[in-house]
Amino acid sequence: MDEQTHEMVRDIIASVPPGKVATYGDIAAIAGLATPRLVGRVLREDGFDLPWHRIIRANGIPATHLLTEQLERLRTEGVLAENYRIDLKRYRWDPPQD
DNA sequence: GAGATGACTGCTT
DNA sequence: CAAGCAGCCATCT
Repeated sequence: MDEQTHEMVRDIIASVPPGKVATYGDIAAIAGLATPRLVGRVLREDGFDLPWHRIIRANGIPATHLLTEQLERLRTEGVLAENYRIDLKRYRWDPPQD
């Protein structure tokens, strides 16, 4: 297993600033993962220590089972959602193009 | 080793 | 705008 990749994913997620959100695809792309599903897997395993509430789907809606939870947490960070949908054009994290 | 599942995405109807 | 379908990788049964 690429422990390093796994670690990078966590690092990237931890790098997302408050008031901003990132999509699974973004995290996967930055981490060099071939599919966003792996991001979800990492979050399920080690997401407890990470701002997982800042990771949302490409359509601006959080993961189904955490939908309300994430929206509530995001709201406290200044990320307001409309009709369970977050305005990506407005809140999407601007990743470091290192 | 084959089949199903999941914190997903993009394209086509 | 909503629903369906295929591609994707790792893990579980």
